[in-house]
Amino acid sequence: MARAAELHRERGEKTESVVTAGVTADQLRSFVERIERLEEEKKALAEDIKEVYAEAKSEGFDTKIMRQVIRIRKMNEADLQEQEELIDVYKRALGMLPDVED
Amino acid sequence: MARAAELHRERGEKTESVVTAGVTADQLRSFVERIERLEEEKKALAEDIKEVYAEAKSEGFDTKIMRQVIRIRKMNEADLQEQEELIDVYKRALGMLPDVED
Amino acid sequence: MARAAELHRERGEKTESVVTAGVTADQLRSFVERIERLEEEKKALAEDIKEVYAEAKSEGFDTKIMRQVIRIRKMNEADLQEQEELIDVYKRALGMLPDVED
Amino acid sequence: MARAAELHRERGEKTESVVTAGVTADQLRSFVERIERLEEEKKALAEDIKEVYAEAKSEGFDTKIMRQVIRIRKMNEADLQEQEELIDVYKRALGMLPDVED
DNA sequence: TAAGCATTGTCACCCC
DNA sequence: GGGGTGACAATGCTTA
Repeated sequence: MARAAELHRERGEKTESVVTAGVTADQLRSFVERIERLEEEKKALAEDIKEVYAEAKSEGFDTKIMRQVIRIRKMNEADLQEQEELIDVYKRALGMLPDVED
Repeated sequence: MARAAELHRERGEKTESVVTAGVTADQLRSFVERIERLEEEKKALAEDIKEVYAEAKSEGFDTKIMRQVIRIRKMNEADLQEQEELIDVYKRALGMLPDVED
Repeated sequence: MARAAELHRERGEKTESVVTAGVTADQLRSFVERIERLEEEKKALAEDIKEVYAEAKSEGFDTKIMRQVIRIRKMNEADLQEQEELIDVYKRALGMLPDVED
Repeated sequence: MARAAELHRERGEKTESVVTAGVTADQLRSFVERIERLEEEKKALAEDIKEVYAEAKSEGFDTKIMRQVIRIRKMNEADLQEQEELIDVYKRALGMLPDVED
């Protein structure tokens, strides 16, 4: 049984072990603190990104366009065209592509 | 004039300087690469966070509840209480709570 | 065999029937169009909802609170209470609430 | 003053008018009910869409691919290529497009 | 039942 | 400051 089940026990159930409950609370606290720490770092990075945009803007660049370019580069790299062929089959069936000769 | 203006010149305008344009492109490339690098790090952190939640889940913790608790911890205590009170006001107006005497 | 299988045939396979393929394409087109029509209606409703919120906001209501209250109204009363209790359990484990005697 | 402000009055403030408060509550209730009604309709449409997919699936179509096709059709129609030219300028600066002669 | 995916809602940023 | 837009998180559905 996962130890966290201890936290979820129905009221009125007998506590199995004070020690176990303590461990569980410590474990939960550890998870929460790890998450909160990671979120802080993530937030700091978001601020760094904002600063770079601000710097670019102060140099005269259009940040809106920059964002679009970055988004497009991301899409290209993700290369969503897996299953491309089957999609084409359906598109053809819908008249979205010219018919081909088999 | 900010050097980025070079990129925005109308077609047909005379290019002021090939050298200047090259510098501007380099500068833009630099900004974009810095941003993309920071975003990668940010994404990696997001994945780390997901992993911690997954680990907590495998230990039997309820991640939905964990998220709510973490959100609550983030909020200012005063704001939190004010929000709770306002919810009650609205509930009361909707007959979801018994009326109270002021 | 379901008729759609016609679309999935391997290249080089002999086409069973041009007539069948045409029917299948029509059928697919029909499905797609029905879905797109329904999605349009759904989108229109989403916009209506947004408008109601905007109107409420212009009358001075706090839409964030409204959203929370509506979410609460949607939830099963029992589930809601169970969730609240679980949040308290977690808060207590994290020292955000005083300990209680069982 | 927007009438909803009545609901938000600080504790201890004198109630301006019981009648006004009643009207405000009615108004809130009206907004909430309108929203809930619209959400029900929206939910019903979502179920209709699900049913169409289920029917298509039972005819042998691959619903995952269908979803992709529908998404692509939506994107095409949205025609995000506004500001396309300026984006090209930036892409060129980043070496994502071949250089052109002005 | 869990994991991935798709949608939906929330939040923050940006511009007006 | 407020409204609109876009990113992000979170929940619910689908499938394996």
